[in-house]
Amino acid sequence: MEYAFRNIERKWQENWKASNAYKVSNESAKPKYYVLDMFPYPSGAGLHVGHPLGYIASDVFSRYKRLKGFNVLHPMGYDSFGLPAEQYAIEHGIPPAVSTDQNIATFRSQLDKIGFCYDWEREVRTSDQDYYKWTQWIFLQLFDSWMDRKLQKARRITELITSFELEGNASHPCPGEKNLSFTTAEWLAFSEKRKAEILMQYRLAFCGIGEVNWCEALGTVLANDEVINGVSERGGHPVVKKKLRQWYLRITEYAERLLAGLQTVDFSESMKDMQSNWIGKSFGAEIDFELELLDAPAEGKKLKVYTTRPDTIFGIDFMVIAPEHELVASITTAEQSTAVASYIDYVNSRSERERMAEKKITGVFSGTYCKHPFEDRSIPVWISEYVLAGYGTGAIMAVPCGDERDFKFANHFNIPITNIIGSFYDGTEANPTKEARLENSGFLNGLLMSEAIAVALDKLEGLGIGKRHTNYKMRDAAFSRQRYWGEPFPIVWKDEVAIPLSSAELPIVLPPMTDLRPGPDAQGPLANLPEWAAYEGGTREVNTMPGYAGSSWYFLRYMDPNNTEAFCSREASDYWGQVDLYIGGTEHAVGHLLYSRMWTKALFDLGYIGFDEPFKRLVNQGKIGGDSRLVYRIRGTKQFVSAGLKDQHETDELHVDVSMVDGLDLDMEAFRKWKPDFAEATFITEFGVYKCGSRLEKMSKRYFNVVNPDDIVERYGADTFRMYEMFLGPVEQDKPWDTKGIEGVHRFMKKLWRLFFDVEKGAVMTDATASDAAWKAFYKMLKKVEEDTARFSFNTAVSSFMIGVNDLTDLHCHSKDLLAKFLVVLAPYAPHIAEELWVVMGQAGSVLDASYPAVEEKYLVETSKEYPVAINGKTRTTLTLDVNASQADVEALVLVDPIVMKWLEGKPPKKIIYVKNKMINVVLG
RNA sequence: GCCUCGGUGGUGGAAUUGGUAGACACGCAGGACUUAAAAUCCUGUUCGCCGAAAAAGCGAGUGCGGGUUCGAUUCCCGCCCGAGGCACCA
Repeated sequence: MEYAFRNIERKWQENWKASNAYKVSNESAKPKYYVLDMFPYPSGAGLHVGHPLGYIASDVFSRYKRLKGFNVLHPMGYDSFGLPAEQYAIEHGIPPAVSTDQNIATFRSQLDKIGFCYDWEREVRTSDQDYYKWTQWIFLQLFDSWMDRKLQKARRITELITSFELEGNASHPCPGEKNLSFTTAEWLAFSEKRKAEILMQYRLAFCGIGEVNWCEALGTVLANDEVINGVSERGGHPVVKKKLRQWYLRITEYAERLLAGLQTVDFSESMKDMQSNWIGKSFGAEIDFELELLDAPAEGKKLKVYTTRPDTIFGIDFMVIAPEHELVASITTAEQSTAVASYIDYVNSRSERERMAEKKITGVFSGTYCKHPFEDRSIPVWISEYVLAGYGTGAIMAVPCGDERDFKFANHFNIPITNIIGSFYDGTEANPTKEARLENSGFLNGLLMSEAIAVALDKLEGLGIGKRHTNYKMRDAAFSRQRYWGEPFPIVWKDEVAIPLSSAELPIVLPPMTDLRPGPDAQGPLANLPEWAAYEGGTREVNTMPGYAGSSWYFLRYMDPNNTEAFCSREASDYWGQVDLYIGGTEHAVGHLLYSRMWTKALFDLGYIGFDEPFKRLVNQGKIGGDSRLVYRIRGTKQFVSAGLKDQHETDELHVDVSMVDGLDLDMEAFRKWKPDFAEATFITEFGVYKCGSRLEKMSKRYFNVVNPDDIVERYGADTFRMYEMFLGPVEQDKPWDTKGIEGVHRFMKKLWRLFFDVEKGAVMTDATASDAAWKAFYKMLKKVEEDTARFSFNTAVSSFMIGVNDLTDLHCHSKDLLAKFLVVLAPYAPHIAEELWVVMGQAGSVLDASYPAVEEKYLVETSKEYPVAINGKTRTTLTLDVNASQADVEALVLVDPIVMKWLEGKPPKKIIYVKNKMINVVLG
């Protein structure tokens, strides 16, 4: 009887579906375990063999946990809103809803063939009304909240209003407009519209004015990467910066908690690192400098800078403010006005991309000076694009001897440089050290810079001209898109005030549209539906939410997917709690992961869930690369030369479809039929074989190196495919796909099958109990497989299975008692064959619900062990010793060993090192 | 430039706490079975030296150069290379 994997796998997939084998209940006496995959965007390309890597790992782990007695939640769904579907619609006229459904159907059929244990009754799609209703609802909660910085907790807007009515905003400085300050009386006197404006500056989801790339010719907003050299990537039309009303999430208010929370989760170092770099916390001071302006009001006389190095304050040679700084106009003197105006024009003409690409040293003197707080000297104030408006105060104090950028700027504009670090500064480059002793630095003279920071801060604070300040690089997250295929906002504008719709009106359904051209005035396509946008004397918000809105909370919906009363009941989220294991790629390091962490914290603050970090443990699966095949066409001909001979000709390299190549050997007939261009191709072969070149690169359609899991499953079966993906190498590592290697795993499956069935003899299983040797081999394997599975070392677990089967084959073990246990251990990796053999063997129930065998240590006890014997650390021989051998026993035996004696040459050894269970080392004199 | 991770046979990789480097596979070579093929099985396979061959032996060896240690793929110092992330963040 052969291993008929196709029949077996089809049979069990249907069977499990019919019996609801993977249905998960929220009520269970078992401990819970939540295993989550990052859900896919259902692209038109379908899955290639790289995608399921993480899914297989999480599936193996889920099944393992289930066998270990856990109630395991392991769901799957689709992140189905997004740009590609919209672009596809524009190009092909197929509505996003239609193409998305088709794509999902393809994904589902591919996933089903691999035999995952998802509970499909919990599937979510972010573009479903029943789902995005709750995305909109959560948006309303964020809109209705503000961050109480003292409590570090989001609170309701009504509580903020109460506080304003009692004491103005004295206790709660405005996160938006920093200088905003008002009393109770002033608050009460504000118009309703002004009140709304002020509250908007506090909301966690808020609307504000932001700069976007606007292309008039295309009538649309472009992302930064769609703009090249100031013109649109498509069509080369001019692009200008335009200030537009945009929605944002005030994620900066969570910066500190997002940073602190990283200490409590099990993410990789690099992942934590990427997130904390993105948050970019720094400590320093904001310092006020008095501007030497003749006729300015007292308020306008201050220039506020941010610095992390207040110790260098005596080294200031000039000040720099960003071109967008609000003081630019008021500090520009008459003499400099022309120069400044042309500089500002120049800056505005440069796109973000150009600014990043070519870092030219540019700037202009404003004509104004400010006073040094401790010395009698005037400091020129310059304007330059190297200072960013959005970070700190948009103004810096420049210390050229200690800062490279300041140094280059000073050199470029011939500004004299003050040296405050003596020999640490050599005049040719800046030295950012903190280890120098300060010179030319007034009250800081003689202090080590690292110590002077605190001294300077104390002095500045004492004088009331500076304040300790913490800064973050992270910006508030843009939350609106001028697009169609996303969640509509539950917001109506009336008299320029954003009015939230009530929860009862949700969902705000995305109206069907076929023409997805952008609306007027940089609005999304929805603006073209005035009858939809009109709402009781107001106008609906016509922009939509970005792709990350729906993915920020999907893990909660899986817990309670059909709830019509809430996004997820508190009972459900209390039961399932945090995601115990989250598997996905690193590409979402600073996007999705930060957003979902923020949403979780907000929902926690508002009392909707009981935990404030969504993912307890994160594992990042590596990418599987494609192994491309190349052919070489002799330039200007239709003749192709084999890789080994290509150096004899001038050739052009072409990618060929990997499916036409066996190893490196090209199927020349298939190649001729592949494309009309190649129909008349001729070949210069090596002994009749055309050898292709190969290269590892990204798996992509354009390299023709995409391998579809469907083809692999059809040829070798899902179990082989699953085990092979796991066998390839550590899950977290990037690695190339090599279809040839799968043969080894498939051989293993067949060898395993032969423990149960012989091709001629049929069933070979016996009721006789297994030998001690077989049990020993089995328990050794079990121990290793279990340890390896638990630590996500799936590749070594697979090799342990191979060793186990090799051993049992050598021992001719066909005992049912042992093999039944074996199948349970195998089931997480290869569920179909395990279930088939389990049932054929006459075991009760399903192997999916069996209980994981425990290691019986008695079979693993050794009485003797073969020790390596090293001479001076180099292994020369082995010696079999009783496990309880003492140092004296060992020495006695070692000294009479012929090989050791040869090395000793009659002299006594200096030392004999014996480490029990490890090794013996003889140190020569 | 900064941060993180990595570098082991022809290939993917193993060695979990400093203790027999190369498990398990792929590939390759040779062999068995077969009319033949497929399938299956067996043997060998880090490199070099010595040898007709086998056995045995010797030397080198985990990117490079040092160090600690009886002993280093593993720990420390200094480099080189690769991947990813960030990047005028004051």
